[in-house]
Amino acid sequence: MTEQEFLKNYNSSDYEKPSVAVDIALFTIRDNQLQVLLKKRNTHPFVNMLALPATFVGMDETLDECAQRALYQKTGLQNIYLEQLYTWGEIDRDPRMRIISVSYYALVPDSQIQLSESEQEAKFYPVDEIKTLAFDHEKIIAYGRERIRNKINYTDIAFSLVPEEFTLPQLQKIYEILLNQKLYKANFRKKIADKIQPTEKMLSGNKHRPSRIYKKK
Amino acid sequence: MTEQEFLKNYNSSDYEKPSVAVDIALFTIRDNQLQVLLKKRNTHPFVNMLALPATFVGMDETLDECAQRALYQKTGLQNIYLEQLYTWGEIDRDPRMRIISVSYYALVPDSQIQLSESEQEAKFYPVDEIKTLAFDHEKIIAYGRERIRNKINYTDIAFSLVPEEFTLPQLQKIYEILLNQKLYKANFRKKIADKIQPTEKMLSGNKHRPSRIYKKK
DNA sequence: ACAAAAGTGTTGGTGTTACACCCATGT
DNA sequence: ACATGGGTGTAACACCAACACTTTTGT
Repeated sequence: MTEQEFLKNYNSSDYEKPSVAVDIALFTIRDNQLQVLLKKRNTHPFVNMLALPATFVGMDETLDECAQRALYQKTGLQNIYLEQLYTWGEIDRDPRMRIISVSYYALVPDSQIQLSESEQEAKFYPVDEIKTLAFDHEKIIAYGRERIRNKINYTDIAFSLVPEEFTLPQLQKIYEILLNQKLYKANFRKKIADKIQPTEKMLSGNKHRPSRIYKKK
Repeated sequence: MTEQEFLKNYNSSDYEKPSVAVDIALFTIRDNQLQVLLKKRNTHPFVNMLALPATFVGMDETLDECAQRALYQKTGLQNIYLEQLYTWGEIDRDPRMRIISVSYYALVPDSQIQLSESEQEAKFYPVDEIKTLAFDHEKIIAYGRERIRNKINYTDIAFSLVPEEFTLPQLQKIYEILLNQKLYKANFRKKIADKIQPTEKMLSGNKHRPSRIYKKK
């Protein structure tokens, strides 16, 4: 049998298949808290509970494309850097049927996000105030948080939570929230010194010394 | 509509679904080389080419269970620590149909492996001598190698490539192969000093000073 | 003048890199 | 005796935690 013949006779529907979905954990920092995008479900299962934005994987899109589409449809955001987190395959994740979920996460600066205020839309919720979520979405968020906490130390991901121009106290606050600990000012500055570029601008208006505005190098 | 009614009417076969498979990259060190388990394919597509052990995900098993099963069926190995690597979702990964692959990797000491020598069986091949593999399996191996290279520095995974009792020169060799660089003997020993336990045994027989045998702490 | 936060310098400790040297074995 | 690789000590350097101090603003 040639490969052509083989492929012609192959019928993939001979086997029962799980469904495949993508779940998105979109994080931001707002009001000095780590927040994550959630949407109230309007269908069963878990009606009226909060859940991560999600969608089934289409036959004509890669996983990355699917993640981008899900995010765009839920928020209008485009060209966000999404990174794959983990793939969840517990059998009873979803009471409807077997669904395997490929999770992604992303970080976006608060300032960049313009969500409509309607009840139907997805909204940000502080991760520390989240109670019960639909499916295993709490686990996904915890896993994403963990990943961020690790990556912040050897990558530049913290910068993706900050606008193009920022002050060092602002940036330090981001680190402190993600790491969940206070940092020494002087040490923090030494550590990120080679990643930033000073501008001529200063941010004043507070009743103390103005802080210099920086850009990412 | 109640949740019960909803679930009863829900028919998951209304949508076309991708297939889901698990690919296993099982690494060992043999003949002072990093080697990976491969099996010659005896069906289309990619007949007669080498590929990672793989299997489709059954409806009644989790991804982790599926990975354990695939490894057991191919090698007889059981209770190996398998870690999820990445999930691959390119559309044309497989010419038959859309297959999403969840990849896993594991490390096993050479001494622990007893594979039958038949042509049908999976065998180890040095990763540096691998040419073309079926599907995107070269990418998976490269990704696994990268993960190992990172994890070796902040975890104990290197110990899973070594038998229960080992000498420090043996262990150092493992590190050097995984990291692909020569290490200073004295520095290496300081780094792992808190992870090992000396025994009373020595390994002699070579024409130089015998080396002490250690166990993992 | 003072409060408040921005911004910088210094110190001690810890870990890493590189090298030099000693030790025990088989031939 | 000597070659070979096992095993240890140390100095130089880089890195990091902790703290003290100076600077610039608004009131």
